[in-house]
Amino acid sequence: MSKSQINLPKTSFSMRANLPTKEPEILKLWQNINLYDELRNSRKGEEKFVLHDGPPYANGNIHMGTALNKILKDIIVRFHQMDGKDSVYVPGWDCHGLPIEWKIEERYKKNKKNKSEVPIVEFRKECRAFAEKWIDVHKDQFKRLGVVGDWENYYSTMSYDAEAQIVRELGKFLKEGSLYRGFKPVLWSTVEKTALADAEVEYQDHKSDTIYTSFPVKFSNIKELNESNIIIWTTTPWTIPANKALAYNESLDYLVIEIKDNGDFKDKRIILAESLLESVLKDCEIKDFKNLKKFKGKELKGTICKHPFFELGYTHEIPMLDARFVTTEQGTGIVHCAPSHGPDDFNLCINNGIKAVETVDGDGKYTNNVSLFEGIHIFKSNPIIIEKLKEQKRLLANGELIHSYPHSWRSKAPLVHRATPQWFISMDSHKLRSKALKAIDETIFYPSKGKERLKSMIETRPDWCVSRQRVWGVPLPIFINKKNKQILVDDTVFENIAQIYEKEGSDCWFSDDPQKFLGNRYKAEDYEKLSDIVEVWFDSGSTHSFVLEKRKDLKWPASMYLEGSDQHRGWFHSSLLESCGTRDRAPFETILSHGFVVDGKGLKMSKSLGNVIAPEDILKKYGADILRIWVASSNYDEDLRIDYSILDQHAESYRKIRNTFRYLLGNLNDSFESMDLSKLEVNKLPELEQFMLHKIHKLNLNFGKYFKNYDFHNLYKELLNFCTVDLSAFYFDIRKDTLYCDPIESEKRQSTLVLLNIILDALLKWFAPILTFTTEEIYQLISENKKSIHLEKFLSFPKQFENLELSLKWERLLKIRDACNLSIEQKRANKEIGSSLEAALIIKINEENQNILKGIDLSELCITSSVKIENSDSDNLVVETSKAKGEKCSLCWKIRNSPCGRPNCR
RNA sequence: GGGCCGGUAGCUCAGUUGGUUAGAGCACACCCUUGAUAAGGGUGGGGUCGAAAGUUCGAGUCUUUCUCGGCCCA
Repeated sequence: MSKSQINLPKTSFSMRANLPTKEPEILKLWQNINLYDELRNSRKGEEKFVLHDGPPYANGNIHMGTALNKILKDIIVRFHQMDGKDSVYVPGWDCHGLPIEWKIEERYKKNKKNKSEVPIVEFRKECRAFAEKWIDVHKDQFKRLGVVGDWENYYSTMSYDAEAQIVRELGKFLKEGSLYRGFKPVLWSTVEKTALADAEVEYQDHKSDTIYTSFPVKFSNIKELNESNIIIWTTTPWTIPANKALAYNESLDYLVIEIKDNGDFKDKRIILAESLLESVLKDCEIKDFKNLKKFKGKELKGTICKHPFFELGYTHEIPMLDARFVTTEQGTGIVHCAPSHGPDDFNLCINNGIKAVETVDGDGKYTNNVSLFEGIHIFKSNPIIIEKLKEQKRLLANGELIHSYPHSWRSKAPLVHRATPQWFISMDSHKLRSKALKAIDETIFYPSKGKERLKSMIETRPDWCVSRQRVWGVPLPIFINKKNKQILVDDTVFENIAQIYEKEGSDCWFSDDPQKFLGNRYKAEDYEKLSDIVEVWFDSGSTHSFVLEKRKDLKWPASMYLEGSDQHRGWFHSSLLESCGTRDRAPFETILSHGFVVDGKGLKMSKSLGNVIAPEDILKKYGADILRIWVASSNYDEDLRIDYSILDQHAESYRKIRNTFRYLLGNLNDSFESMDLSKLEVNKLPELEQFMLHKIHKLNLNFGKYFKNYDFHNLYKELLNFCTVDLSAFYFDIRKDTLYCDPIESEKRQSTLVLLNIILDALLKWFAPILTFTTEEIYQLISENKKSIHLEKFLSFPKQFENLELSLKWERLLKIRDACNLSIEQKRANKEIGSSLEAALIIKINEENQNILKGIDLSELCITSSVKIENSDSDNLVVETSKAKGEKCSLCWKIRNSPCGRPNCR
């Protein structure tokens, strides 16, 4: 007798993974074999699955949210690839826009360089270089996560062909007529004569003139309001001529009071919010008054007022509108609205069909839209307005207030909100809204709640403002006829511009002779060339046109768009509108949205909380496969929690999976034989093996179901449970005896090896989309001449693996096994026995139930030295455990009365 | 401030149209094993289902309010 007769597992697959160093080696392998090209070649002509990448902004290192997004995309792309489809992934980047402009400006500030002295083209070149640099950084970071894609031929919104196509797309809206010129307030510096972004604004104390003025009520549903006066308070008297509406809050209480003091307002009724009565009385020095009525704000609905300058020709009606932004912090509880001079005002008015107009020009002077005051500078007009209000007996009080006010970060000059010419895509003129809503209905959403979210946004959103007064972006391809102010709409001009951009990019718009773009049919001197750029959401909303439609390896529409749930207002939204406007349908068939990454307690990550984890930290400590497990096992319908204790647990699960593979490889001695599953003679296998095949078949069905619904956390859980419950604690444990102690050629051992081969094959493929690195490591070990696990397909299991009857029987056997374990455990706790092989069982069971034990070796199932079955009258099963008598066979460790008779043990 | 979404063991997740004692895996504790060994097996403890009120014979599941958190908007 010698130990050499025992077949112990042997493998070069290490127990410790050491992923942080091993993964980069596998990345090199993939690069060496050109995995991406191989993937494409392997599925030539197959049905395409195109997950169209939502372009991240090329700025700064990736964070957990980006990592989650890319890994989730990669998992899905790989699932479809292994499902047999041609699953193409082309990564992209969003490059234009403010954040990069700021970065370059910051650099200028540091170097004491003045932006206005730098030619636009030079500035744009620096922006471009900046974006290019970050694309390279991102690329490496994404690859490190194990993301497979066409990294060599990525797309970007600043590529020449993208810029050209964006022009063509805008041309479609212009031609249709849904792109129109309107006005919208932006923060404006009258000193620099330019618009400013929020980040360019500094808040400083500023002294403003304040006024309380009155708007006579023209009509109201409340009897007492007729012939009364609405009172408002404002710190910008110069906006009074631009007033178009008054805002109240329907949940506030209001009062009608009659002033008794001598003066302009003697015996006049005024309306104000109840809770602001005292401060108004004080500010306006009202001593004597009569309280006439109290009413709810909502009763103001439908009230129409007259402008304070009604008698001076301001005859337009002033409607009262409900607005939540009206508070009782200060003022009168009713707010004057000039849509040309405030974002709140603008939004409220536009939602009620009141458009902003250009009331103030770039220098800060009233335009001819403002009668009486045209040509006056707004910063000099307050005293004039106040004087006029007094004249009209509309001024209750005026004063001064020092408050925090926006100023330009460059000139330090106070800023104003000024309606400037902007370009809008109408939601309704050409039925864009209804087209988009229909497209939403035709889209499948994962999770389904995304549908309502996007729908409610589209239902209520105002027209899409696509112009920005910036420089780093695609120039709006618009010429305006100097004489008749008409927009030039001509396909040949748009196409000419697009072709120029294709060759040299869009920088030339700012530097070259406008005649170059107009071609021969128009004269440059007849036209004004716009210098606005296209807002970046239009850029990324057009990716479907210059990526999906243009590339031969892709298809339009995309099979899926997948982003964080914030993109319902972002990329999902803009892509939907752009595509519905130009192609009458969504550019995607399905949308998958995921939640946000939060810390272990569910709080968002922030520097101040100190709970930020960077992907880099995780890669260094655990490796990408652990991070990928975290993605796969988390429910992306909601926010995804992460911290080191959560990662530790996933790392623990990973070890279990890794050891499952190690057991398989060890017993197969690192050699794998692929077999034709359909030719397997299932009936000739032992029942235990048949039972396992049934389980594998069933698991595979569930696998398919979960995959179809992109329900990865349940899929992963089921795979993990299979490894721990069905394999490690059951099948592997039982079959160790056969594998170690039975003769190599014995039928039982051979059957076990057949199963181990099938299990290894199945597990490798099931896990490959998630554990991209580890499955590759194993694949390289067992299939030397083949290239990559990722070129394989999922196994399909023949129907004959299914055996419901057998499975029901074995589920009952498992219950008996549980009872045996319980009985053994009692003896173990009493210190009567240690290992289960030291146990001899007596099972008392009634005759009827004995049937299922026929042909079953329970000692094998329970890993004991013996099991004796005895008749019982009771329906209840009773298990008695005693210490096995005899000697322990030194090879198979079973305890026998006589020398062990097994072939290898003799 | 408004809209939407969410809160089930320490953790990741199940929980059908309301219906026995709310489940699984991991983690934890104890025991066993030392031929998967920085592994493996067995047994076990652990939950006021975010809180309160309501509807109901019966609520993790339905309603309302509150609270905490997230996204979007202002």
